[in-house]
Amino acid sequence: MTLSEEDYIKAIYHLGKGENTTVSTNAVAEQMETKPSSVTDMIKKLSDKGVANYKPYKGVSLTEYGQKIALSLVRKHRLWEVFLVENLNFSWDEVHEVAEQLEHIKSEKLVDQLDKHLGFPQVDPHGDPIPSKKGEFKKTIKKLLNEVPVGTSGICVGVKDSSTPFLKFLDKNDISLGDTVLVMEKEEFDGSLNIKIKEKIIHISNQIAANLYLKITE
Amino acid sequence: MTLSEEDYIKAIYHLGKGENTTVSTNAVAEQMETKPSSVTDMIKKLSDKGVANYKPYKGVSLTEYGQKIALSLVRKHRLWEVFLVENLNFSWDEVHEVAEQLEHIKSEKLVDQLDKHLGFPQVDPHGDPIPSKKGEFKKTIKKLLNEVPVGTSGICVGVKDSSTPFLKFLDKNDISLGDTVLVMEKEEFDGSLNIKIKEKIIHISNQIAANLYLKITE
DNA sequence: ACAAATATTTAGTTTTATCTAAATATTATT
DNA sequence: AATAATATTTAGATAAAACTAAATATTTGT
Ligand SMILES: [Mn+2]
Ligand SMILES: [Mn+2]
Ligand SMILES: [Mn+2]
Ligand SMILES: [Mn+2]
Repeated sequence: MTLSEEDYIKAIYHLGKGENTTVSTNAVAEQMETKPSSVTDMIKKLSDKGVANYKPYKGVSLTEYGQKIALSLVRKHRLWEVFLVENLNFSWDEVHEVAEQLEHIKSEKLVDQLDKHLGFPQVDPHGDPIPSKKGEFKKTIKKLLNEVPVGTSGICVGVKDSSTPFLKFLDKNDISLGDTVLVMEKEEFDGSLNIKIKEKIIHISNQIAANLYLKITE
Repeated sequence: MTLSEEDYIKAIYHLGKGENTTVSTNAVAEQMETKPSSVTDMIKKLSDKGVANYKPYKGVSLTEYGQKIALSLVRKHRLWEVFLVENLNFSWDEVHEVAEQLEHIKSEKLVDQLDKHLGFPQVDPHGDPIPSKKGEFKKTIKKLLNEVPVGTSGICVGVKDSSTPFLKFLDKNDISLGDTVLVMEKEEFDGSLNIKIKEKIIHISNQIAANLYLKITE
């Protein structure tokens, strides 16, 4: 697969939320920051290659083979992200762009050895699971912080949005993955929350809460 | 620069032996395993971009700017090679192909942090010097093993040929960089040598000796 | 100095990945 | 059910990087 084909495969995979959902041409175009006509061309090619199922006007989905390729790319992307943070002093908001390049490097040995070198990590710096070599991963049960009732306590295990502004916000407010969070109070009017984290009580907007995943402990 | 442009720049750099020599179209074509007509197109483009000096029928050389790019690529290539050997259990004959891809990853922070992570290595697994961020490196005085007189003793510091067959040969015969070598005897007829290495005396052909660099100690 | 051999460039194609503009299909609205 | 809005595809064009075949320039050998 070419770099471009690989990025399309990943886009279809992510838009389908990892399940094998059919996604629209326009959705792919938006994700790839390209034009719908370019997408049509590409998904025809992917279809010819046996990577995607394409019915004109009906959207596109990945074949089993396509799913495998997607999972391998996700695996590589997330392993490189771990490497950048763990070994090269990158912060979690700086890794995506570089991993977007590194995921296309072709070498099975490289990936396997990287995995080993990092101690077979289960999640990337944003809390997203890393598929095994065979493409398997367990999805941990997690809930968005704005959807749990007051009184819920849990561990912060991931972010939904991994854009730089959001991650920088979390850094600034000293919120990290692994922190224990207790929902103290919820404002009816705007859905904002008072949460206890690291012995401090802080106030966060609903929009922030809607992008933080919690593994509920109690 | 595109990946392809970068590989051409490196080819011109290496054919010019690092000095700013003019190299022929055909030489570049052979190095790049491509056709001379493709080279003509590319060096015109590099010339337009201010990377190369090109006079039709007179060959091509790098501008200062081109030299800088070449050195940055060589730096990245060799740092990645060190990483693969030191951290990911690659052997020295497996690294080139992967480094050929990794050298094109664009991230200044990545390179600087990789350099730091590796402890600012001075040479790659084949004994070739790693340019500093500014593009500087000292070339160590080294001689090919087949060109030194009998009785010379030195340390094996590099290989001229870094093809897999040659490197595998050295592995098989337990010859590594850093080993002390003493030239015992030289056969007039075929230029083959008896050398003492790691307390053992072994016989090597002139062709082998012609690809091993020695830093002379005595 | 001329012819032959070699090196290099030019002209014209191909493939990949993109684009714009126009055509067509699907979905939503009255 | 017809029309309007939206989504998608088709047609045709462009740029990058390669190729082949033919033309031209340079170098070599006599
Ligand atoms: Mn990518
Ligand atoms: Mn991630
Ligand atoms: Mn390369
Ligand atoms: Mn090397």
